[in-house]
Amino acid sequence: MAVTIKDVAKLAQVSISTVSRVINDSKPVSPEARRRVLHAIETLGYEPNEVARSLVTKKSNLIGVIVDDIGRAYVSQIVRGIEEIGRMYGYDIILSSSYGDAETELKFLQLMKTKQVEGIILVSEIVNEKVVDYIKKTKVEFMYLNRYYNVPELPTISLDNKRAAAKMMDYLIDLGHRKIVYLTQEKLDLAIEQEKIKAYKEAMASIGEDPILVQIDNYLMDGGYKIGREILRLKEEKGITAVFCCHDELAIGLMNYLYDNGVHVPDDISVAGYGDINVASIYRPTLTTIKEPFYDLGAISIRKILKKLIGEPIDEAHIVLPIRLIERESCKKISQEA
Amino acid sequence: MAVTIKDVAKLAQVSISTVSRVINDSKPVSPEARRRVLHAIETLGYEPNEVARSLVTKKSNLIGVIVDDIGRAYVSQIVRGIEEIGRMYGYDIILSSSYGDAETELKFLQLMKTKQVEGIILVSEIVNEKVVDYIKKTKVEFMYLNRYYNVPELPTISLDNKRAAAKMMDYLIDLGHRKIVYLTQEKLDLAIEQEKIKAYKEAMASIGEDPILVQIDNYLMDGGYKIGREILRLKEEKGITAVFCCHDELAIGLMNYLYDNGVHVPDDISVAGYGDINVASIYRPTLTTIKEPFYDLGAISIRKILKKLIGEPIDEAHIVLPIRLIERESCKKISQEA
DNA sequence: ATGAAAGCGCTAACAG
DNA sequence: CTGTTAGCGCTTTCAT
Repeated sequence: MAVTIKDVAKLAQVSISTVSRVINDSKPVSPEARRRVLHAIETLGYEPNEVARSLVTKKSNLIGVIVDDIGRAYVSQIVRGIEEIGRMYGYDIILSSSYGDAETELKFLQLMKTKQVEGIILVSEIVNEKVVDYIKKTKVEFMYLNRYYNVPELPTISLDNKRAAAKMMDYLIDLGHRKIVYLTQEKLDLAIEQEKIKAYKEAMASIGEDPILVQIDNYLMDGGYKIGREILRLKEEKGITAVFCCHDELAIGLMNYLYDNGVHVPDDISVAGYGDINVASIYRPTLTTIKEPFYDLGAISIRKILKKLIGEPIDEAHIVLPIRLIERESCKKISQEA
Repeated sequence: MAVTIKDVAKLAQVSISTVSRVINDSKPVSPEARRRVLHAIETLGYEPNEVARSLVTKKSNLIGVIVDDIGRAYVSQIVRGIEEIGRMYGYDIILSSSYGDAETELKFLQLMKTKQVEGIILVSEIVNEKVVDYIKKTKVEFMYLNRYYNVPELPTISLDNKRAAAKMMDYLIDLGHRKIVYLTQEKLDLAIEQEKIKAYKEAMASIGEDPILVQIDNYLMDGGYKIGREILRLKEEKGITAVFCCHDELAIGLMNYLYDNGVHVPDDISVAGYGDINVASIYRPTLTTIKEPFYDLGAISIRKILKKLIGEPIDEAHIVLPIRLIERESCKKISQEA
């Protein structure tokens, strides 16, 4: 059996209340008693039992974090932000991966409540009605992070994807491009992709060009590679000079195809991505892209929760984080209009 | 205040023991009583308080995981393995990142003990005497994972890096290469790098060649790029045909340099990596490399801990996981001896 | 400044 | 099968 507060009290010849007081520094204790207690703690190697403490104080100092898959890079960045800020406030995080299963998400939500977490952050890629319902009727501090959908019913923080897409378009247009393709994905119901498409169309309209939207069914590298042929055709037919891809993976896949077919990026055509995945800065040419601040997303989420927990004034209702354009090599100024 | 077991008992008109019994299914309960309890739980939305439960049962069902940095890809893979297996046994994990600080590691270790975790897995990149001491004198189930160092004093699982390096050398030699460079890093004290060097030297000796070891100070991409000149020189002078890099990042950096200087991989020279980072399968040419099974490392670690916890017979003392060679495009058969 | 005692929510004997 | 009771280890009144 581990050493308890009683053992310390006995050795120090004081009551357990006194021991508690020196541990928590909650009430004045005479120097002499304090000394004895400290000494007893030292010799016994006493470590307070947080479980018992939680039971009485009703503070677990635990934040539950349910993610889609911790193995995904952007998720681990979010978690990193959560963890680092949580730590500053003395909070630990308890982590679960749902692997995109709605039932699992709900199960974990409940499980975490039973563990008395003081707040829950859910990082999901699906919209889960049951979760929405559960959160509404339970009263834990909650934050919902979803990089694909906006769920206005839940407290969340979003990224300003529309403005990011607009920024990229401005950049491309500044570079002299006019015939710009936007490579998007099939699942058009993704709210956020919709916003990006809108920004793209508006930008094209602003320079009096018709949008050239190319849809693909697969938004991984493979999809980017396979659409290469079509892009080359468009280059011949319509004289396109730049391709803005809705995902970095797509851009890399496309550049692979271009490379394999002797087309040079950015000399023959410019390619822009979205996401700033790891490879983006490693691939040759390095990829001009949009960087989403996932670390900050996590950090701000937990900070909001923590502030509520400690009763600090809450900031504005809904935060929208700005997104950065990362200028690299894959996009280039156009010298002459084709 | 949340609804407790008492509320349920009252509504169901039974004692709290009976409620406890149906919750835990620990003792027979009459159908009628059970029905009433279940109904009461339902209407009240009762969720047991795990903290209170832990206090009496002395089972927290928590495993502490202290990692170097959850943002690193290999770390998140390990955590994924831990989490997924832990889940199967009903264990949650509580996660902390130490960012390589020895004091922090120790602090977290203690913190987790106070939270009554039943086991701790430490994923570190440093060797920390204090941790070793602490673990020795405390009696939590423990597992130490370090991809750079072997610390035989602590329970751990290692990867068979020596055999992996040997395997790669065999592969290269099978391809007809003889003048093979091993690109290693400066910090030679890294036990695991030592093993790889040994395997390399043995392989070279076995074909009667002198080892050609190139050391660099920076094992990131940048380092690989900068050493490119030297590699090209060796190619001219000694006719080397393959470079085995101790890290994928190095290999990618080197291939960048080669690409920038018009040298084709694998036609002009073969490049092999180590680690199978994400980029390895995306970069062109795709990188032939060694894949370390980090997911498995996590999975097996926690499984060992869990088995001890539930008193199952423990397997062999020290597990050494095999490592796979991933054959891709960056290494090629040599047609003629130069 | 300090101790006694109550109680956090729950499980586990112990009677019955 | 069921209720009563005694804690688990700790914080927190309430006296003193």
